[in-house]
Amino acid sequence: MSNKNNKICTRQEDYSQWYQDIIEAADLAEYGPVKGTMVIKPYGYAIWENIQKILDQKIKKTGHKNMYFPLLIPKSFLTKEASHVAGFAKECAVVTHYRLKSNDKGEIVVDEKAKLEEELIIRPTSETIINSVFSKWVSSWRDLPILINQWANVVRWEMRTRPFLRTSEFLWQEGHTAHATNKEAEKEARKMLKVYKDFVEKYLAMAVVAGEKSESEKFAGADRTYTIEAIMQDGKALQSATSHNLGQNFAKAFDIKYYDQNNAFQYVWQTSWGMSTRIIGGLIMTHSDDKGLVLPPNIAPIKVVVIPILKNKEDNTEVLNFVNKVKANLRGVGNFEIDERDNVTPGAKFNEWEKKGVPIRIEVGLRDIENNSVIMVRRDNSDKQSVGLKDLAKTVKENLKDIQDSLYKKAVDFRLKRTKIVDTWEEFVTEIENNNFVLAHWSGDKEDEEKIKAKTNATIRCLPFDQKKESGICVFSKKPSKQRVLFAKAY
RNA sequence: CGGGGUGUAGCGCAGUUGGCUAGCGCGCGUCGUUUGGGACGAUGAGGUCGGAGGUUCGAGUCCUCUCACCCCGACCA
Repeated sequence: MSNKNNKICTRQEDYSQWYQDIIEAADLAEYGPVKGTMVIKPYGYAIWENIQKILDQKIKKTGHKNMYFPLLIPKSFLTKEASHVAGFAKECAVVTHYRLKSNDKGEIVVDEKAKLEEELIIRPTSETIINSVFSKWVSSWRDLPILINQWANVVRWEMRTRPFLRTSEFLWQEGHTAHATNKEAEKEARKMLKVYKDFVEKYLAMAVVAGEKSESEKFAGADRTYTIEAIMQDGKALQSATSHNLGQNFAKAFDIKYYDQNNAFQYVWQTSWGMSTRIIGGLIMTHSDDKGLVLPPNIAPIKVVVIPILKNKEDNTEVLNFVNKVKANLRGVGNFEIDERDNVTPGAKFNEWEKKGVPIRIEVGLRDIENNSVIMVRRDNSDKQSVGLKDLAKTVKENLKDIQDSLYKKAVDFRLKRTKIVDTWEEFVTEIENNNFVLAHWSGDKEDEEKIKAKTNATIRCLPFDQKKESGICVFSKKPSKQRVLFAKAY
């Protein structure tokens, strides 16, 4: 995360650099000592805490309970479900020893005598360890459904990482459920995707397409994977959250069985679903501009920043007294901060808080005291207006709401503008090259999907739920197709 | 693992055909003047030039080896 002269690179110049500059300028995170890891700094973590708080409420409201499972997974657990281990084998951190010792040179080395009989895997996800526990809990239909969630970290040893979007270790919530019927599991998987979609739209003001993953893009070990795909400002797709109908794959691997009402042995039907710190990367790339981060008010750790314009000592007292009145009139707008530092000029403060994406700035100076008003400036459109103290809380609240709404509208408009419906291969190639979302017919053939990816770098993001069924011919192979699917380059 | 690049102060960088006591900007400390869009002046602190070896009277600069990091691919719910 290098940053030249404390300036933010523009999106036009270098999108990737811009993204990294935003993270540094807003002081969200920095790289950790181990390559691919990330230190999430207080302001970045405050955003995550807000995401946690709101999403956690929604998860609990849908009947799930939080609990915690261990970090370490016996290797044998991971290998019980064949497609699951195949999907994760290449990116697992493995614990092989449990002790260090000093050698004759005085160096600290691994004690080879302390080799573990069975290697332990640092969880890349928790299906296996959770289901091994579920198998002990389930014996009757009365034990179902089991609806649990955990907030945890996971490790996936990716070759190439990017802050928030793909890090070797990341934070997330993962929900895991077990049900008596497939129908119930299917309903659960779709319900939780809807929870994610609502959350992302209402709080993060992101525009997403919900749908089902193709066979080759689905989760390792799932029967069906549902996803919400967001479009970033460079036109690439970001998988923002997923929900899986696991069928009975893990139930059979971990022997999770129950007696039903007819006294027959049945395997349970399961789901899992997750949203991670990756969503913060999506949040950044959806709204931010060339001045820095832009945060939707519903998720911003600081909704309003008050900047007193200080001149000299006598006047300062007067201004700061007035600030106290302003403070009283801000009650109810949400978390706000007063930047009283006297060693930084107002201009520098304006810039600093813009980089951090605070939705509303309030300037308070000598000349406002006479009018009993303040200057209010919006981060999203730079609109500036004078607001009387009496109306302050009301006006601020209205504007926060308006910022939230217009950020969402802007995101939706952008998604619509960058979504192209195409019918020929030539158009397809052009629109993908221009980094658009493309709705095109696809035969359903895995080989065609692979060839399209090889030729254009585009993947099937999803088979959108709201895409009406219509027959057509595959944009690549010209084989018959039942519906258009969403193609895009992806993060 | 392939292709490219960079290592000099906390950050961003300059450093000529090898030459004198290693520089600049930002930031930081102190003092003063400032403050409605990134303030200014004075002054001060801060470096084994990524590491090891070699060539040389002399190496940040040349040679060899090595390490680290970054970018683009490959990989990737």
